[in-house]
Amino acid sequence: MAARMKDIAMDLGVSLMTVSKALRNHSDISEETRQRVLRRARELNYEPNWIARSLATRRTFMVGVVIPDLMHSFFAEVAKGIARHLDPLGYQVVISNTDENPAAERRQVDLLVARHIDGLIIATALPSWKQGGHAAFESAMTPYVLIDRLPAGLDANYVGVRDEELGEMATAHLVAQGCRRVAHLRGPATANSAGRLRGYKRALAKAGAEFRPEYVVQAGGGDMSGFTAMRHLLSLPDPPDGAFCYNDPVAAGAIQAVLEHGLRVPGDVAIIGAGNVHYSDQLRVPLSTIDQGSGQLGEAAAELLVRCIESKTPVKPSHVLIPPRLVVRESSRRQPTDALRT
Amino acid sequence: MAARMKDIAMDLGVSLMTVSKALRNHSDISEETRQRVLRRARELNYEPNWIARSLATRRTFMVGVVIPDLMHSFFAEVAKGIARHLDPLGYQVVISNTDENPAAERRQVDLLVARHIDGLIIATALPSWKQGGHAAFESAMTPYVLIDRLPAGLDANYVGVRDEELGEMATAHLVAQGCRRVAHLRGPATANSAGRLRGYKRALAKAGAEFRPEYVVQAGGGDMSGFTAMRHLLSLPDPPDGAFCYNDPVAAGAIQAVLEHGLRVPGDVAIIGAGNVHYSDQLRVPLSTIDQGSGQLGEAAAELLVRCIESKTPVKPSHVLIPPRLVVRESSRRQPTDALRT
DNA sequence: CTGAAAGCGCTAACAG
DNA sequence: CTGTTAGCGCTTTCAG
Repeated sequence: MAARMKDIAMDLGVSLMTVSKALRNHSDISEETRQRVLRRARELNYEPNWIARSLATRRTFMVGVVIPDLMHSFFAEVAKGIARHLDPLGYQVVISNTDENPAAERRQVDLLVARHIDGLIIATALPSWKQGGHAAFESAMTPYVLIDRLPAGLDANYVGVRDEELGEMATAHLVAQGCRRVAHLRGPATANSAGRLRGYKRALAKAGAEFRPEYVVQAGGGDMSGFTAMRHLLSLPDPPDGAFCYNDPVAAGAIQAVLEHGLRVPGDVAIIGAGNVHYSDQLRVPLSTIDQGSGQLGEAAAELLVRCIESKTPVKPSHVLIPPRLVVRESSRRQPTDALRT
Repeated sequence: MAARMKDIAMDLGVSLMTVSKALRNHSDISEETRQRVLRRARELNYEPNWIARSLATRRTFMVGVVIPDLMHSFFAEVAKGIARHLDPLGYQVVISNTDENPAAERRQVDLLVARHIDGLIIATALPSWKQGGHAAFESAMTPYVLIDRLPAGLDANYVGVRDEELGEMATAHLVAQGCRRVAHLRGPATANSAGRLRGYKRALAKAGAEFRPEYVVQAGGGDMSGFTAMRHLLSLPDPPDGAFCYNDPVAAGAIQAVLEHGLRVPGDVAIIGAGNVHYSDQLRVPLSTIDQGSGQLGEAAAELLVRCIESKTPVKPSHVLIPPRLVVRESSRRQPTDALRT
């Protein structure tokens, strides 16, 4: 069986406490005793029992991460960013998938709280936080940070993307590439999607271009939604010559639709997505996109959470917004000279 | 603060034990008492403290999953498969990334063992298991299952892919499509890669085709390795007209190289990958591939692990191999009629 | 059917 | 510098 402090103590003829302190480099232990303890611990291959330690200290050094979908590379990157920050600090990251299911999210959160994780990072699938929220950790006073999605009217720690800026950046880029009729394949009815739409409108306004409602179509859903949406746009009497897509998968579908329609990308329709998923440069037409700084976002969330965990007094909620970054590839490049190439 | 059993007991004027038993549906509690306890627990929003329970029972209901890279969609899918099986059984899945780094893997495993997880699923980054292995859980008797990679000469629970069958299936498909000079962009020096290579050779032999050493080139490395490898093949005096690539990213690079060379896929060079990563159908040329059944693999591994955990007596190591599945898309389709379309 | 006693392995607080 | 006394919240005997 695994060695316990007790074993070391008995072997050395000292008290359990001496061992406990020596192992944790407590100051009030003589150097000699410490060495003896350390040596014996090594010999016995001693590893502290985290369960017991947690019970006594009320700290688990575990952080829960609740996300809608690990397969979505955005969340996978965020998760990696979180781990990158937390690992060196000695925290274990426990990831839970919810598959965008509010009930599953509730269950996962309850479980994590029952396990007494020190903090929680959540990309929530709950449309609204008000009716219910997560009673579990509200009452357990578990610190938490929301990421990516901020339910309306909730005052909480939040780390996200500057969606409006993102939308404006993407749209402005298309305009700068010479597009005169820029469409928008918008996402689902979320704050993020709304922000991007606002950015789109603002860019049009700034460019003195007309906003046409028929150029904004829904595409947030399944894998084919980008394809379908773009096909619809192409059937308009006056089809667009550029499209800002809610995310990269939608953009990929849109490209497919354009090509199948017998048109060229970017020649006839320039396209830009968002997310910079890692395969974007291997698509039929390498995809221009807006990088959301996912890894950075994860790190920022982790940092904020640790601040909350380690501060004795409750920290007042703060928002961190990661700036988007334009990544120009072939799908939008009409002008020979252009910005960053990646 | 969170409610404890003690609180419920005092409120109801019964003993702590009565509460404990009632909550766990122990048989020897009167129905009436049970109901009273259950009701009070609900009122107080009681959640059992898993830390305390674990300390007492020596069971954590946590399972560690150690993988080289969450961003690799293969492992993300495997992880989801694992969670899908374990979740309903009440186990928490704790995922750790190692970034293919043996030292990191050792650290993560030690940490997980110190947390007394009930079992471990590992896709190891250790080239050989013999010199060191993972002392931590060997001595802690923690049951474990290896996935995807089986270090040579190790007798352990293992769930993986039938690599040789995979290689043969891919190669045979290309031959069936009329390719006469099939190359192989092989992976790194691992057992998986070797198995696929063997399958490749076997398929050639069965087809009565000549094996040409110059047609096998290394490509397991970075993102560009498929591209580079294929460019090299195209520069041969007698370039191939088909290529079985170690995995989908390599295949994507290979396609790019062929196209940039001014040739067509599959017209001049037919290409097939392996892994069926979820964006394979959105590449420049939709990619034929061999599906490795990643989700299924994860579930199988979880199932096997649970068997080990829950059996009192040590289970003797067993191997489970998931059968590969051909997925034909455009990159290899030369014959009008063909097998499965996905 | 109910409960008292003992302990899981560790740590905080205080005495010596 | 070292050790003692009390738990952390729950479960496992074993008596009533």
